[in-house]
Amino acid sequence: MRLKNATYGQHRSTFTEAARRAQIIECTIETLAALGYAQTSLAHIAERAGINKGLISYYFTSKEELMRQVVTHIYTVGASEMSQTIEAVPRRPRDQLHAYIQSNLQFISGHPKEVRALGEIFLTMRRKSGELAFGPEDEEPVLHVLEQIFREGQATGEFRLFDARIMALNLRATIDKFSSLVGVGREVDLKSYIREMIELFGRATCKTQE
Amino acid sequence: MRLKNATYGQHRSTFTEAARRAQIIECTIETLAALGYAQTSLAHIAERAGINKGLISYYFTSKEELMRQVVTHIYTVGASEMSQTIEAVPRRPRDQLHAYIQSNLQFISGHPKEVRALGEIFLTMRRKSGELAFGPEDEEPVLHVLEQIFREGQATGEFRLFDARIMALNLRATIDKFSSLVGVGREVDLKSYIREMIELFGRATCKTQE
Amino acid sequence: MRLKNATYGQHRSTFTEAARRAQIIECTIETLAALGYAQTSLAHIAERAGINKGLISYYFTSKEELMRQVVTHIYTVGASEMSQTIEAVPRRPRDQLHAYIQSNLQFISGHPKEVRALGEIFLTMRRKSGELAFGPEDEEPVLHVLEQIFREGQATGEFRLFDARIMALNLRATIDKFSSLVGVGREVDLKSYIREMIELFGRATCKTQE
Amino acid sequence: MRLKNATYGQHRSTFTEAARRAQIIECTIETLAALGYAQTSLAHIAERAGINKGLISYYFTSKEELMRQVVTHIYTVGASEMSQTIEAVPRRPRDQLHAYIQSNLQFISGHPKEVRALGEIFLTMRRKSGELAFGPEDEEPVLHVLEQIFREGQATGEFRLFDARIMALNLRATIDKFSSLVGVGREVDLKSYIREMIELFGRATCKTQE
DNA sequence: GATGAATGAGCTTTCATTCAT
DNA sequence: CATGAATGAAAGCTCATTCAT
Repeated sequence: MRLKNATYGQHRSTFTEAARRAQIIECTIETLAALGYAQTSLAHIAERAGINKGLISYYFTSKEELMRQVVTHIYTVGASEMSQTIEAVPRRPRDQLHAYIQSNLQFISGHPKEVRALGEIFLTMRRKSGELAFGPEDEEPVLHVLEQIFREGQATGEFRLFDARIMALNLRATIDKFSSLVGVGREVDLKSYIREMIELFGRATCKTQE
Repeated sequence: MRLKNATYGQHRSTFTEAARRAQIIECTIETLAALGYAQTSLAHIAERAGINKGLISYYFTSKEELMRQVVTHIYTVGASEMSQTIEAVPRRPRDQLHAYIQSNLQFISGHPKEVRALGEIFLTMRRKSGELAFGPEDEEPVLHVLEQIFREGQATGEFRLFDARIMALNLRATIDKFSSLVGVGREVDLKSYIREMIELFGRATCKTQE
Repeated sequence: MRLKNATYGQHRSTFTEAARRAQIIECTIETLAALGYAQTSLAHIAERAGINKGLISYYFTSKEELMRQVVTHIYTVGASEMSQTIEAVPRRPRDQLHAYIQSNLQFISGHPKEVRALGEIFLTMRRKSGELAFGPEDEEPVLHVLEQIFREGQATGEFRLFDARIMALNLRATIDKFSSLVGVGREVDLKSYIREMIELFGRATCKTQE
Repeated sequence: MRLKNATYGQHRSTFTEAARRAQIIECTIETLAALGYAQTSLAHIAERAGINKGLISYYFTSKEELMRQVVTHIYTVGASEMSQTIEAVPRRPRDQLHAYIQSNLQFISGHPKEVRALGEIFLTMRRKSGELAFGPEDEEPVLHVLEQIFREGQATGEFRLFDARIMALNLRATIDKFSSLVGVGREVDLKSYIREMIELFGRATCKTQE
């Protein structure tokens, strides 16, 4: 009982530590995707990792902390992958919007396990007090990015005037739906999905309609 | 040991039985909304209802059956309320679409607890075998209704040509997102939400935009 | 809560009562034979009888008392049937022994359900204190009858000298084994079984050998 | 979560594990003997062992598996003890028969608790499906050994011609009866029991009688 | 007589967590 | 670093029994 609080840096064997943490997180993701949150016991994770149950408690203070680190991990990977696509296009609102949709659907489509794990955590995990561990407030940063794009488009006159927040919510909604389809293993045609969604939100935001 | 199979109707004392069943279902909904599916144990439900744990097993063969009856109950109420709104408008696709959006958001807005309970069950409940108790196939009937509306509009020429299934998925997605906002107690302005959504899907389906 | 102690006689409706008791006992036997003692809950018995669970408690103070009455019932029927066979032969020890074996195996063979029910009760039923409800002391009367036959045969010189008690125990053992075979539904040839057993115990008790 | 599957042998700390398993099995036997199968809950076993209920589940996957290991344990001990007596005598059928009777009664007499525990399991334990966990088919190997001895004796001419299976059943019946007497704590004189049984089955199988 | 309703105690099993080694 | 051992709480479910009607 020494580790856990992760003021890492001065440790001797940071390497082993990082590897173990990564391995446990990876196995947690796989277990979540395969069995769902409720069945994702430390025992199952440990079995999948081929390590002892107690070792998980050694590296992560609690199950809750482990789950939070899983979220952080997936977010980090996702942000890194998606930002590449987005930064590759001009900073014009409509281009940004298209890139946003496209990069999100691509990432989801390419990481079904991670996406499903994330879904399980967000939708099921609760604090001991009973409230959701990840509530809507955790979505705010994501929403703000979208709102920002919409407001910019309205400012430049590219977009019509609509409630930017509701539009952001709706766009996130459709993306999350796509996640859940992919998560449950539904066959979806990525290309047509991207095309239809760009068309849908293109028309929804477009000024020129009558 | 005779109850449970619910060939109810001809019993003498159906009254007590029906009342208890209703009470238990009600308390289950409340517990689901308050604590989430995982924490919704028979003990918690019984405590909320002020009755003995065993009494729940007396009226419902299993926890799974209780949950399925909760779903049935909410669906019944929902269908009854929403069909009134929908049947009040002309059977033209665009009117139907508007009525669909409006009635759904209204129902959700008026029944936050029920909506949240439903969400908990759909997203979290698993069979003993491990698979989701309510999978995406259970959503199909709901989707078909929407697809039907869209296809009819395309046939009559009111709607442009788009992928009706993806459009249906996206509409359901935004409605479910609204559910989750309401479910977690977020303050949302029902009227503007309805307005924005009708506008959004109006434009998305509209033919005249060049 | 009036009945149960069975000081019957002065009751008005003794008839209904007797019929109900008989019906419950019959259904208990069937349930015991079909499901075994552990699964023979009052609920199952009531279901089979098409009556309410509470009614059983109305007629029998406890589950234990019901079981005791089942035993008494089967014993009564058995004694009545078997005594006819036994009393039909001369009172000579060897004839009595043969008649005893034959009548027992015949009765067992003809009442598999009762025999199995009896077995379930004797072998499984416990008092709340933990001790067997029917211990070996309950077998004593049965053993005494046999011992008596053996001792008489030894007195008349028909039988050799052996330990009459052990011989009685062994004869009962083989009869009970036959019960259990019949009880589990094993196909057994009654006639050859009778023949072999008469031969076996004939030789075992016979004086003339060597 | 690694234990339970008992591919034991190469573990480092097999010692504690083996000791605990043995202790739990021992306490299960005692509880079975004292309270009978139905009352032998994991709670009672744990209490007797002075350990936590959950620890039993840690070492044995289920109650059923624990019971099966109890059976295996007693069988192992029994086979080891009895085979010594049997292998010490010539392989002539009559000697084998005598040694069989003697070794069985001796073992039973020396292990009343084990014998009673075994009886409780065999006569009472059911699978979740409802059928007996150990049915008559599990007795077949034991019966075959005896039948074999009898048939050999008939082949060599030492034994008269009789139905070897029924004779085997009857011999097992008397041995099991002895078990149950010992099991319930009845005082029995082992030596005279052995003598009488050898005499009984000696005569029953003997050719020379008249 | 008979019923439905209700209770409380008991069951097996799962699990996060702790701790000595 | 890592393990096996152990705990205690909680879960869903069954059951004999009681009681008002």
